[in-house]
Amino acid sequence: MNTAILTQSEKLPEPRTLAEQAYESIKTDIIIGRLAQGSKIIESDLALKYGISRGPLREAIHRLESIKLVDRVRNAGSRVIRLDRKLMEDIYTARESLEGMAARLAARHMPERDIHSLHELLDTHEEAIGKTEGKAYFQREGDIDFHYRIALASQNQWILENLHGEIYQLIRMARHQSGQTPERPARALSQHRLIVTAIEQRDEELAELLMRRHISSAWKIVNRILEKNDD
Amino acid sequence: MNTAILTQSEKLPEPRTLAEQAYESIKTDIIIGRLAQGSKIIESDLALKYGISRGPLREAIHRLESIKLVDRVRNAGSRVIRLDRKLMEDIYTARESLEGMAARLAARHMPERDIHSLHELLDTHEEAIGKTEGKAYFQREGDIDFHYRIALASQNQWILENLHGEIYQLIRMARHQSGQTPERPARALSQHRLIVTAIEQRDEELAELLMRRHISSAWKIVNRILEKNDD
DNA sequence: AGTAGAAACTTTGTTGACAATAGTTAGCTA
DNA sequence: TAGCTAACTATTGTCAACAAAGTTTCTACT
Repeated sequence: MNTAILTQSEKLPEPRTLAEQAYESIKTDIIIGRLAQGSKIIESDLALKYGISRGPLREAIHRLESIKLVDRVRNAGSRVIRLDRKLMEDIYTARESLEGMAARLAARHMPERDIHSLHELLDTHEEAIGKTEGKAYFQREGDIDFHYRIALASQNQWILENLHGEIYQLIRMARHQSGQTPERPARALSQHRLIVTAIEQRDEELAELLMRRHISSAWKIVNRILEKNDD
Repeated sequence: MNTAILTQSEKLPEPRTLAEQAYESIKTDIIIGRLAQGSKIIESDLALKYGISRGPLREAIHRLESIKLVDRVRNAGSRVIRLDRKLMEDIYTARESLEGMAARLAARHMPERDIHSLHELLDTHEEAIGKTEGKAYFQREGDIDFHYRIALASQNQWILENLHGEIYQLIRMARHQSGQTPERPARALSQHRLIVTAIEQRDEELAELLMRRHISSAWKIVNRILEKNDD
């Protein structure tokens, strides 16, 4: 499978310092569940594991804390965050608000050619759904990629950073762990199409409204899965 | 002047570690402008100044970076952020979105007695405006206190943390530095009243709409001041 | 004089040792 | 045995020295 789409949203300036490398590694471990939710993070253990000293590792953990993937208590250590329903609800609510605004701004600012390329992305998704519905890629990273492009097009740095750097990470983590594919791909796709159309027509109001509905309905599905897991 | 209102929004669990203390000190210095915008932050200098070693001071700077009060470049050091118009516009736009949502949630969740106490807070503000219009306190911290209570009432942890811990700090910094009192207190107060009324009537839609308008109009005023300063 | 390159200096990144605090176990007393 | 206290252990917080990277200054060559 072509990974061009995936790498597009992962364009990092290549980690150099040990702290950055450790940060990326631990982040991945948390997201895919190699480090279990709620498990204690012991600095010296991890430092040993990565073959670095506690200094940079500490920095990595602090950064993870600021992304809210880790909870820290003074003098008592840090734990991997726990994705309970309240947390996910808060995240999805914040996301609805911010991405709604992002869609509005995208309708205002997005250049024609980026809109075109967004259509093409959705074409790719459509194709993929028709062909190999088992490959969950497009229902996961593909979906995030779409939303990431909207956030980019908002040209609002604060919104972009908070969605990309914080909220999407938590949603990824939730997808990797509790349920699997939270949305019917075909349904999500058609909602995506509608949003792009609104952006194309520069209808800010509609773009925001549709995006909020889209995320709200995604939350309802996720919520149902989480309720089931609560038993 | 009674500082009860101020301290209410500053209820911190008392900094204990050196890193936390340094974090608070530097944060204050940045917000009130003792550390100039864009000025370079040299770890060893600050460590000396506070009489601590570079370890905890480094942690403080990292935390300031995560709050976006400081910009850091790998191997090249960190600088105090620069409040240009684009940054402020992004912040206010994000704030409009998040606080609009917070007002909606407050209309859904806020207990009656908290609404009552919010009315009382506004009474205090009204009084203060009538008496000593020169005392800018209520136009600054008092305003933030109102917005903080709405964020609290949303019962959404993510929104609360991002408003309180990040956005309000930047707005405070802007108020302390560029212009002075960005809003006519009487006008702001009447808008605040309307918002509380909407919350009281559990009108989520209206509460969100009014809050968004309120912040949008605040931005217009701030923007005008910033434009003037740009010359 | 102007510029490339090297040396000296400044600043950040990393480390291992030590200090302080929280958590745990063991022993003592009622 | 229950409950308290005191030692002990595990873990985080702090420090000072060293390594690596970036920046500036000076010199040599054209």
